[in-house]
Amino acid sequence: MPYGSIDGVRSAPTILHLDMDAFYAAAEQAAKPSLRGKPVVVGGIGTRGVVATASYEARRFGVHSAMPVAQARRLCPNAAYLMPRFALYRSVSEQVMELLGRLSPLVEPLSLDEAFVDLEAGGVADDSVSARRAGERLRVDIRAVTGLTGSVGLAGSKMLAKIASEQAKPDGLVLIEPGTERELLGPMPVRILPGVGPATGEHLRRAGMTTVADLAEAGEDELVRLLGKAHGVSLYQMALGHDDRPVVAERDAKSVSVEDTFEVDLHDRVRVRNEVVRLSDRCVQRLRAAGRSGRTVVLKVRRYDFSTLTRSETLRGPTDDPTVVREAAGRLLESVDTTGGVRLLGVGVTGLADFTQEDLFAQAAGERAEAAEEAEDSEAGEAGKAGGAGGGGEPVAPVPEPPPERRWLAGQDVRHSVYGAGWVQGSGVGRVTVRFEEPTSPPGRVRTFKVDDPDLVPSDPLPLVRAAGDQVGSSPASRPKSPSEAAASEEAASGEAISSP
DNA sequence: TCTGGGGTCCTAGGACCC
DNA sequence: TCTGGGGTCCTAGGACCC
Repeated sequence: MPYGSIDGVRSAPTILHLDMDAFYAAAEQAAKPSLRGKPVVVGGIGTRGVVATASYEARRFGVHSAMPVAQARRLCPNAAYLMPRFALYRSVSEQVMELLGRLSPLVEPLSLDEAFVDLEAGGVADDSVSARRAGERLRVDIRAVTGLTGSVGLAGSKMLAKIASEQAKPDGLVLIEPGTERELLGPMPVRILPGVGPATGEHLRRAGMTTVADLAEAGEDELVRLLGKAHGVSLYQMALGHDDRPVVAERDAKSVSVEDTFEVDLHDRVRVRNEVVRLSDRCVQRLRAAGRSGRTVVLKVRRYDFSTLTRSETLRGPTDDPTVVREAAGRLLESVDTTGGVRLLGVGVTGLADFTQEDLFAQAAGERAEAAEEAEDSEAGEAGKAGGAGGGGEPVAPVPEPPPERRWLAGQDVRHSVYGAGWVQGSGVGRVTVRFEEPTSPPGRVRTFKVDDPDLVPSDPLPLVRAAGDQVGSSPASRPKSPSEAAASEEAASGEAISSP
């Protein structure tokens, strides 16, 4: 047993959990001076979008994550509604993770804005005083480097560190002294425990358990009976404040998937097939970019009534061949009834193996032969019907991308040859409204252009913080661009069609 | 109010093998 | 002639997290 660990909790609060405050919205406010102190909602842009992050100003109106944007607009019509800009969030995230890496080799990112750090393993803390010092300094560094605030939780276990950071929000630090966890947890609602969501919470409530103390009192057997083996056992341990899960630095992804919700339900079967082909290709692109291959292809279909089903097929060996994935997904689609309309389609690959540059042609040919054989074996009469993407032996025709329609999206960075850097505030009826300001400028003015004004081009995010000493700033957004770099990235950005189903 | 997109883990039944 | 138990793989669905 590692020293200092009793009962599934360390004797010193040396596990740190960092959670950036309203991350996406805060990054947008940092990038757009006119939005500071104002309600900002980042989320899906279409009519079926949901809120990814609401700024604290917007939360006062009742807006929160996962809420349909349509509902958020009713609650808070005056907020700025912006599309997410993951390139920006990723570059800020890299800066933050770099700071965490200075504290310890054991950093476990949970998402772009959240991570666990094992301070003891990094040798920067071995008791409450040193842990608090490290946490406070981290918060100062994060603000200096990114211009954003993060909240820090410190405790003897992951679970408690996470609960602590939640309590610290926004812009705070909470340290839970080992030994105090049970009295602290006892009165809290069961929903604060990781793994207790709406369904489990309701289940427990019907059984008369609303607080963590209720769970500890119920006992392990009762929880297992109620929730099943794995869930029951782990929940009981959590309720006692026991959690000895280690901080794990890097974990390989176990699946890769892409999905699209359509603005309007799809009814045309040919269109559905084409979308499955496009999703297959996107999925394979991501798979290849990760240097992986996978053995099981999964098709996901959400129907008009929100009922969701998945179909999967396991191949003989791992693949990263777009044709193989297209054809498998196509076959799976043939087994799904889509009458009534399709709201969402998804294609994923699981059973990932490290990529090996094997004989992909042989692989593809083998799978095709197999498929053809199956088609012949089962229903000879069906063969004629299975045209298009899901068909048997014929090669799959490439599906053309939709025309490169130029849509100006709210929040998007742009540059005007006369007025300089700005962002799209809105567009419609052939016009686009741009506010000209930058992260380090005062709030700027608005101007309106025709949507096809040649002087207006998309551009990349600018650094949120003026590069000072620039020891940390090695990521794209934190580094000033040379004019040539800027021009090159502008071109790249405008060449990329905005994907909208 | 009308529900995103990317993941993880667990359960349960059936096939198949020993 | 009727009846085993265990282990692994595959498939489908569901809960949960950010």
